[in-house]
Amino acid sequence: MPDRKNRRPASTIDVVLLTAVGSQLAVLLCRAPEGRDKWVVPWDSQRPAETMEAAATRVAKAASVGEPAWLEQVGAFGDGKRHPSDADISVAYAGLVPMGTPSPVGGVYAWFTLSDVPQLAPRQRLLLDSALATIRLRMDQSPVAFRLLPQMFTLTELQQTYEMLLGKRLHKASFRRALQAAWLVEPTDEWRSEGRGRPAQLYRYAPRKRRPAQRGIRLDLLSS
Amino acid sequence: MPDRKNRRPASTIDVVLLTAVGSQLAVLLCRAPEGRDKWVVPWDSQRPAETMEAAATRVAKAASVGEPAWLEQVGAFGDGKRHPSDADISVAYAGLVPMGTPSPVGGVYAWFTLSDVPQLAPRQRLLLDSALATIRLRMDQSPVAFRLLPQMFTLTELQQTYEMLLGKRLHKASFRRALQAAWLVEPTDEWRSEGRGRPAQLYRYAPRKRRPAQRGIRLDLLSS
DNA sequence: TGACATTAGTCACAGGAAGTGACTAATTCG
DNA sequence: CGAATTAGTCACTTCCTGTGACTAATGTCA
Repeated sequence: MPDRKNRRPASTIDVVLLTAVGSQLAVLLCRAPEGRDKWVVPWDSQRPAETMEAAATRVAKAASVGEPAWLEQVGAFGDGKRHPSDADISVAYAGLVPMGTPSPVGGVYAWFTLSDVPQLAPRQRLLLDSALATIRLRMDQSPVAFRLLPQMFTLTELQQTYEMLLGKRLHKASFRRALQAAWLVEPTDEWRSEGRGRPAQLYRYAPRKRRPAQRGIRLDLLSS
Repeated sequence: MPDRKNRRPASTIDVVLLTAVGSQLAVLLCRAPEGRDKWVVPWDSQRPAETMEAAATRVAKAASVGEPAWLEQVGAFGDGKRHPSDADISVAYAGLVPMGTPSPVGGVYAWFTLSDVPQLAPRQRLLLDSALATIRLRMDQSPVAFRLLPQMFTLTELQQTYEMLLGKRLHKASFRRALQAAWLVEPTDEWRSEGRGRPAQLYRYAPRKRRPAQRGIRLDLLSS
């Protein structure tokens, strides 16, 4: 929870925590002290002798969701846009929390699906969008999707997670073929019956040593 | 040039300017006021009512290389590592300058190829490495390579630029095939004779509207 | 109990993209 | 004029991806 000090801080650490709620991404917001229906991205100012990442972890823990499964700096934001703290600069972190993590108690924090995010201070809105863009970028370079799932999961769940992050449907056979080529998961002995239909085998994230050969010249430089 | 104020700033803007020297990447450093052989990444503190990006552009211009052809924020750095300014936080920017830009005058600034970079303050060394990593990441998503070349260039020069950034050799036919599929360049009417051998046609960067369809599930999640 | 719906998992083929070597083209040098 | 050198293209092979159809294992319901 933001420690609202009286003095205006030089900089803040803002943490955008994301999880999956149903088939949508959701972000954790904190109720602002003033105003019932005002919400803010959790933030605090850095303490002496504390690294920025440590501060971000502390802010995430204060939201009582435990340590995030993944945390990465998004960047520094300022440029005249308003922030709850009035600080000149806000350093944003993006964090991932496994789906199913219980919603924090007390009504101070709450998960908002992306389409339901209320109005935020301009700088925090920018923060949030950049954090999402960063996550989507990291998708192809870092096992981000696994951080949204529990330790064991079905391949269908994994595919749905990828579809949520990519924002498009994937073909089952293609997805599994790519997964096999990437040596990212290994099967366990357990199976899960989801009501109707054939039970699914559970897998765990277990990346193997990779062939360093990244082939293909991809000049798929997109828009921009 | 860093304005060395007496008061210790809360944060600084550090600019890592890169160009191509021969077939290697080079970074622009500034001679430190104290000590003949000490060098620093150009930095300054942000001025009131100035955006961070504007400050970064100003620092780049002060190095008398004109406005960089590309500029992007890398992130915020701090975490106890020393910085020439003693500031808590340094926000790093990476910038690209076309090759052949004249080396700044006065002996205050100089280009260093990556293997010749002298010892820097720990935080600035980290800054620099992160800036390089960012550039290499952006390669596939942004037409970074073109920012290192003059407006008109031969396809061999473009290929050599890509090879420098990727750190590996590319096959001529594959490279050109990918380039054609990407609709990134268009030929001009001019040719350049480089001494011996057949003259090469000059091209210019002219991205066309792209099919938005990015195919392929690439789970080439690397190391990390 | 047996047909059907539902979900998991696999296969095989077609089409397209990337790796590669060899080829032609145009110039300089001797 | 011929050799050397660099630019540019072609064609063949191999591999990767899109896709639909198939089998497998469960629950549901008549």
